[in-house]
Amino acid sequence: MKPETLSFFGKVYKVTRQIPYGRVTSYGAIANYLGASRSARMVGYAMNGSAGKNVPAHRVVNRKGLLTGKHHFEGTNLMQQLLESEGVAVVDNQVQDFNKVFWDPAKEL
DNA sequence: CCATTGACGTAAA
DNA sequence: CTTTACGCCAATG
Repeated sequence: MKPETLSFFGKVYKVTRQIPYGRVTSYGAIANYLGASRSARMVGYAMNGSAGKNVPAHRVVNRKGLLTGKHHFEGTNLMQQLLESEGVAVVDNQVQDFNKVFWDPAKEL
């Protein structure tokens, strides 16, 4: 067990791993939970480093529920497939019922 | 070492 | 309401 550098990235990884099944969260929500409401970009960048880690980055979307990071996954619709596989409806790279599946760490955690 | 970019978001004009 | 600018911090060139 090794704390992933425990920096901003490490914190992001932790929170991202705690996202429940069938739920999604936004970069800003994570950043806000970490106390960096304006560091949402760092969260996204951290996801970039999450490749190969046990981090469900596919459950993290932008504030609009748009799968902005889907381009970083293997296929072109892998991210959408994963979300739909968990019960999250995704149409046109956008999460449906985003308000329902949205998981806010600052509130639920 | 300096400049540019990046899976975002909020504030201001 | 729409568009523009900035902040955040790390990685990469």
